Amino acid sequence: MIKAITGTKDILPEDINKWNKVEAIVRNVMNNFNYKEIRTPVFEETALFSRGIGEATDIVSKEMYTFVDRSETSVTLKPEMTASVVRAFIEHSLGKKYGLNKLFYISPMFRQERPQAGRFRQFHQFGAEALGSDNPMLDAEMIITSYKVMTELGLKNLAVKINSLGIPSSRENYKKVLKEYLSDKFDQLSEDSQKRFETNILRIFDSKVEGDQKIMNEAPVLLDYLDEESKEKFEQVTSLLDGIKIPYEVDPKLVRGLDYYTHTTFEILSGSVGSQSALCGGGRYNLLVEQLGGAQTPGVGFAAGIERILLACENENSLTLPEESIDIYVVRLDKELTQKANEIAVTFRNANLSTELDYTQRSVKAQMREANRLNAKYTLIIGGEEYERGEVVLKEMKLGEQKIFKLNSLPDIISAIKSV
RNA sequence: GUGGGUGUAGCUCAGCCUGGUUAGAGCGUCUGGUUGUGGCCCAGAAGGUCGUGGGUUCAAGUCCCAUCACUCACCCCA
Repeated sequence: MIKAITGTKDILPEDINKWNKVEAIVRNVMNNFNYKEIRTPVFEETALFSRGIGEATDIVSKEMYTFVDRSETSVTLKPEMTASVVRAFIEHSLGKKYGLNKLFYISPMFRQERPQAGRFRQFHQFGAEALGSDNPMLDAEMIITSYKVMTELGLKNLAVKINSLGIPSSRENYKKVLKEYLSDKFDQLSEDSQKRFETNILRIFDSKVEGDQKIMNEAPVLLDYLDEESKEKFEQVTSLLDGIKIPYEVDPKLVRGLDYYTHTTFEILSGSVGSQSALCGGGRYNLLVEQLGGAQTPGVGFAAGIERILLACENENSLTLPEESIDIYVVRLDKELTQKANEIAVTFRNANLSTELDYTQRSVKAQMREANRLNAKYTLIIGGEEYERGEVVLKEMKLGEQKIFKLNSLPDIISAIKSV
């Protein structure tokens, strides 16, 4: 039996309403904040991601779905969306058309990692990017909008963490300080963290090993080494959040894996999912556009994982979905009436009523059972003596009441159903 | 890439430890409970190469090995 590729999932009809609800809320929130939807191809030239995300990151060095196509071009299924959005921004000169571009997306992403709770090889993100302004209002807006989506989905067990990575020069200075602090404690670090000491020292803060955490709790903190302007910007972001009463926690240990971040970084974590608890992550990237060959353009954005959000919703039982139902089920008493039943059903459907009927010549009892199973509000029963008199029976399922209508008065039936 | 757990009907699982005649339950599905009517109830039916391959044994769903898949955690991230 051929099965779905490891780490990919079918979204079945029984699940689709949850997805549609999340997407509807995302579109609504982003629309209220005047973000415009953008869609980019699922695959790009590999160089876009290796340059944009950073050659040394895990995503680029070991997680990308990369293949050479028939024209010998190395292409990659997008592992995240920011690089693609920035590429489109540059390619279509959006920066010249509008001073500020506020964009959002909902899209599948691909990373070849080992799947676990809340982590898949094809997963879905929604996110936003604001290109063309360095104003901290937009940094705050990233948190406000993503947090808003989650609270509208009824999520409670959330934590917003925020930090600033400043500008590259202060970060480099700080790395030296950190390196010095850790150099005499190197032997006490875990094996993984010893590797990180060389590859990306900041990420030792992420370590879940208790010994590492002890050491890092005492470590000097990047926030103390920021330049004045970065500090000021950071304060503006937090005071904007204070103004809107979004609860957050400054976490000097929050470092993020992608190379392109400058200044603000943030995450929204859920306590209701497994160990992959980051529902959303983002930050400012003032150097990325230039790095990808565009004009110097500040940017800020976020990405949120829809599967993780849905997992949190399920664990918190926060999603209320409307009960599924159809308007009317057309029952026929004998199979000679198949054509008539079909005509009536089409008439209802053309009148914008959701209508179903039997396709397997089943008994009346079976048809009624089916109508009940589909949660039909009404059944229309055709056949027998009434039909010979030119009449049909309309049954309201919840009450069990039946009324007789003339067969040629379907419009009356339609308006009767619609008026309820 | 590393480690743990689990693979028996469409779904959730029992049976495995202490091998032994036709492999079970609940839910779901289908049919029926009198001529043309759902939900509740009752009856019946369909549906399983016991993940796959090998081994031990007179005998394997049950024991052993391998393999694959799923799953959780590390790593990393959404």
